[in-house]
Amino acid sequence: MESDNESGLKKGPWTAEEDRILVDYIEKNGHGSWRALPKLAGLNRCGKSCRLRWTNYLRPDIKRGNFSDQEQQLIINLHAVLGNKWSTIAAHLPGRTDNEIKNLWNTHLKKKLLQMGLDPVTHRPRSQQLNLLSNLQHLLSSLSPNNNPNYNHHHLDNILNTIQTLSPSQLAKLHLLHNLIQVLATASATAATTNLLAPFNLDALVNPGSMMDQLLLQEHQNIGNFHSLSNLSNVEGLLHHHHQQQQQQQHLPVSDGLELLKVMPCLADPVASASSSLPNLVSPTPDCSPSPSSFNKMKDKVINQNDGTPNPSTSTSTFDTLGDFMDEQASEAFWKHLIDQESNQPWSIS
DNA sequence: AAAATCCGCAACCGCGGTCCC
DNA sequence: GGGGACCGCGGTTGCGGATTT
Repeated sequence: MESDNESGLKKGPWTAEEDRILVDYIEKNGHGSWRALPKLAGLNRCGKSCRLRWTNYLRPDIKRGNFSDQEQQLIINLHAVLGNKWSTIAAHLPGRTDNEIKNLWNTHLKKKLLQMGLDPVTHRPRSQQLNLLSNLQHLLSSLSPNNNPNYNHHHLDNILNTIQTLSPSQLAKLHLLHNLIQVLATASATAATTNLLAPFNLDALVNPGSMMDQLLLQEHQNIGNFHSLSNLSNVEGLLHHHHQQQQQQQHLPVSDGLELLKVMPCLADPVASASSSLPNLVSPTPDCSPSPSSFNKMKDKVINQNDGTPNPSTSTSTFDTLGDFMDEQASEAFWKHLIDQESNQPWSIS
């Protein structure tokens, strides 16, 4: 593409000679004003084209060659936090340009995440974004034995109490709970939720006086509603305390929580969760993409109520595909009404 | 072997922010 | 404060090589 545009300046691919002229000039004089540079250097290009050529290709500190696995992982991690802030991401990878990273993302990494079942925008399992209502109905009906008089869907800690009445096979349904917890706490959009869940020990869940028992008791006493689950540091503190107690009483090494991961890898790995042998929570309806509005408000309230600090990642992507049906109705009564309507079996409220 | 299609990447474009007069 | 010049960013385009039909 050698044709000139109306201003007479050349566009399109750079020749080796043009590259040489540009490099020679900048090495001797610096680039100074990009706008003035082409005239001073004797190039028939616009300043913008020169700047782009230099920063993306000719700069001496440009790193050539394929991206390493470590670099790719770093880009994915940074993108999860920063989004399409390519220049900011590039600042963390010496020798790589924003353009190069952007191209890598659009050609490789985006597909990679999709193949892993993750949404390339939110970095979360795609199924979570499809239909929260269906998720909740499925979850709660799975966890709610009809003959359990203590069932109270208003409070997630009551749901957790219910878990202790479940048979081992029903405990498999915990992975549904994990999905709910993710929905509620995912505003952090970080590994925090995963880190919170990782130390849970499945064996302990079914034993009276277990870690979960104490956890639930303390949580119930301290706060008494499901919002407490968003206080990750609080729960982590309780878990840590419990581990210390266990160590003292049983002279056992502190568990790193890996036991549960062996049984239920979905708790620590959203990808594994998405591909779990358990049935999918929702049917894929990817084109249903209503606005986040009031659910985001509720989510922000849930996440921020303990320290009042807005989480920067709460305001955008994670819930952008959730439903308008939450509008102005994100209350406990609303949930009860909604679930009652959706379920053949009315909820038994104690 | 040739045509069609896919894919990667360099380069361009438009816009918003900052600086300076 | 306003307006123009300049810069840098993110999105998009289109060329050319690779792959598929």
